[in-house]
Amino acid sequence: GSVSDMLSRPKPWSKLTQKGREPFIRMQLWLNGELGQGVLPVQGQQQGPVLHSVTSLQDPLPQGCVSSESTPKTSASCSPAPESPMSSSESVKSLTELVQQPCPPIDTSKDGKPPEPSDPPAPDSQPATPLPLSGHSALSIQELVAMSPELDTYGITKRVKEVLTDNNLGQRLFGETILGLTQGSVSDLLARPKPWHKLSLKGREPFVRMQLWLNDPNNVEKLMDMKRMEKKAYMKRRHSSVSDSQPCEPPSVGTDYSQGASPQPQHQLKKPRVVLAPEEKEALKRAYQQKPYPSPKTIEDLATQLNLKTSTVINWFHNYRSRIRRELFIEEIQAGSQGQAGASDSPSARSGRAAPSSEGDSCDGVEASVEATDGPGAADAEEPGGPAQREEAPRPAEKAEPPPSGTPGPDDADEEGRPRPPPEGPTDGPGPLPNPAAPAAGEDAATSAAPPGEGPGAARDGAPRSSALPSTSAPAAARRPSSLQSLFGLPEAAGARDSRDNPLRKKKAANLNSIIHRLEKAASREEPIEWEF
DNA sequence: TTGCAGTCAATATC
DNA sequence: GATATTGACTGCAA
Repeated sequence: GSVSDMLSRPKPWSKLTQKGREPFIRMQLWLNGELGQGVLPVQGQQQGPVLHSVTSLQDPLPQGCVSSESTPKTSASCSPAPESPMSSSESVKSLTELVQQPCPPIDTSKDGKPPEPSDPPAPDSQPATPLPLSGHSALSIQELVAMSPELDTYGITKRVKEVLTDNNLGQRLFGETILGLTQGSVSDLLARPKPWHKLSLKGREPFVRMQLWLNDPNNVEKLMDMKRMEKKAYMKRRHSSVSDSQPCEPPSVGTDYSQGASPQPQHQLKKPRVVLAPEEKEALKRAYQQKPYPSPKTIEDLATQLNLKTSTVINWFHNYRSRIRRELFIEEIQAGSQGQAGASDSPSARSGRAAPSSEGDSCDGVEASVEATDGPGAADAEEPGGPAQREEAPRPAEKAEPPPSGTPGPDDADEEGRPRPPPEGPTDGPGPLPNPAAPAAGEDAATSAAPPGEGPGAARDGAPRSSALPSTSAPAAARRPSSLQSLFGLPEAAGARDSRDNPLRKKKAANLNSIIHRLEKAASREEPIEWEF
């Protein structure tokens, strides 16, 4: 529809917004033959010309700013560099070059001395940096992303983490300078990267940036420069503010009040962050166990029972679902890499495990359900024997185990044989449908009842067990394993192959359980059977 | 309308 | 001070 509209009633350039211009640029590129025929997966010819032309439009990566060619060569330390070359192929090189090219010209490339002519930059720190904000850089990077071969997100983040830690570079700096993201996002990204095939175009962007950055031989130096500049700026500011007496606003973060005027008022508007109490979280988790996709009514009930805003409950479910999903991804990846080489797990393995554990565990429902209860103490007491340990023990044990498929749960058998829905796919689609209508069974009753006192544990046990492992990544992984490696020379393959692993499966199962449950319910109930996944 | 992806930014933790 | 967690928000797609 949009295309039709655009083709028949194009707006004049001057009337277009940045975003609105994008399609026209794309069209132009396409007309020039620079976008290749498909746009996407580009096999053979893609890179070279395309990229160039694209980049020529504007600089792809923010980072460019820190012109550093002149910088000596501390490279020695520059650990990252070494690898890149080996892996890189022509195309990669071109990418890398692209990344760097823009830099010099852009700013102060002049005498090797990064601008930083003053701290003023501080206030608008961003400017120099790259934030993709500007439509420009965004566009070009998008092109790069579109052209990019499949990347090993896990491997990339792993290397980035190594480089950052090895060189004592912070996530914040890296994020703001290289990725145009905040620290929290970077942390999240590095700890729980999603597999390439699961990423949207936008989601791939930071990985492309990271890859390009890794391929940049001067990456570390550049960042170091930035770091120094920042420090200087900070010192200056601090200095001046001090000397100027106190008046200066509290070191309000890097905001850039160009003029004095605004700062104050904002504070007022800020609404306090909601922090859910452990009990509330537990209740929500339990509710999730029983119904990952609660009906509006259920949500309302939960909200009232927990004395939360419905929007909070809704958000919580959204966040929880997507975060659990992500955990599963990394689980898979880890499982996969583990299968082949023990080492790989190092960084993300840790982080992945650690953080998620809390939520992740809950995802089986196991831990969550138990622990929470009302009296933490009581609950805990019980745990030891049961669930609690299940969580811990199972892993190792199961790991050794062969295919969990054998898991006791009769469910498994069933699921295996069936179409088996993708983790969420089915969920989203059909999942919700049946519920609203028929959920009667246990749903609402259960859910609503659940939170507070609840605990029939109905879901928790039954659910988790099964092990249907939705295709999610499996297929994808299999799909096209290497295109990227060849290009970017990333050692590890993306995706997970040996996802046979249990803990993983369990989680998925947990997640899927309710879905399956509903499906079965619906099926037995003669719901038209058009649920295919 | 609903769900999701991707982020931000406030907090918690380390 | 750096990193991790997480509630909320935005934009998009079905």
